[in-house]
Amino acid sequence: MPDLDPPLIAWYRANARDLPWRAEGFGAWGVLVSEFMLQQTQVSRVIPRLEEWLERWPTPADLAAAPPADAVRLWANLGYPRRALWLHRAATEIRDRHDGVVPRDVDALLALTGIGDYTARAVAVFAYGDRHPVVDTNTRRVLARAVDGKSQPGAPSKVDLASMSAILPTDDADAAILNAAAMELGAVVCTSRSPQCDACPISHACAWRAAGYPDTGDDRRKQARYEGSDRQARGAVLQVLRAASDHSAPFDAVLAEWPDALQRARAIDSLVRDGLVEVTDGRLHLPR
DNA sequence: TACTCGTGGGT
DNA sequence: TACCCAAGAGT
Repeated sequence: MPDLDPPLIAWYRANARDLPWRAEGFGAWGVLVSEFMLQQTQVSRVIPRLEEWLERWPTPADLAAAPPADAVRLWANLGYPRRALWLHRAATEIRDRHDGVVPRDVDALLALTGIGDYTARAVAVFAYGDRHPVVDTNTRRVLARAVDGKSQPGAPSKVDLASMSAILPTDDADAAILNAAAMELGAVVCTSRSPQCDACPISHACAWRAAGYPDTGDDRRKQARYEGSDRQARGAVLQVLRAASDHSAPFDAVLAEWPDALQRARAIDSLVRDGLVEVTDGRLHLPR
């Protein structure tokens, strides 16, 4: 559907947000850290944490040299703290396997801890300017609507990469911009709940609009309730340890008055399994 | 494939 | 006010 590209690219050039990782010369390490943080966390929450991280750990080797506990603590309230641990591991792998340089090859990126189909291609495209399809949830929604005429995308799959490849310009730089433009459109105009079709540069070519905005339903499964969940318990444990001056607290003192003792135990066990918490001498602490 | 994994902004 | 959902990845 090549008639989507020119208006989308023009719109992006005129309307793209001025985000830190889009600055000229931001660097592959900065892009990589930003992509880790942006995995399921909103842009507005990432920006302040990202600046803090890059100031403290300007290179992969700097992060690799720090104890994982520092990474988990500086991750603060970004959520999914396993990402902090995985980013630390990825930094170690970059130091050990790639001489401290963020790899450019997609397969090499995919081999790093915490990097999947999206992040690997985002780094190769946005940091190094190579030509690959970059598909996140925003792009999937834009394609579902504009191309497939559906209100929401189905479950993620490898087909998404092929769909984006099919409309990718030949030129590397144009391809990179289209990747970014599709994401940007989904993030600020073609949003999940209240799309601003009046402001959309490709509304004239949108299959969903042409079909009269049918509600095709949503294949995605709903998020589990957070209140009262194990995730909430895990988060509470880590909040305590992050706030402790030495990253540790007596085992029995952590969540002592949590309403569900079984759930408390389950949360601590799973955190230990994940490597986010360690138990030493009757104390819980972040991984050293 | 389906499930799990935090935290908070937007409506 | 509840609920949706967010630049996903690993198992």
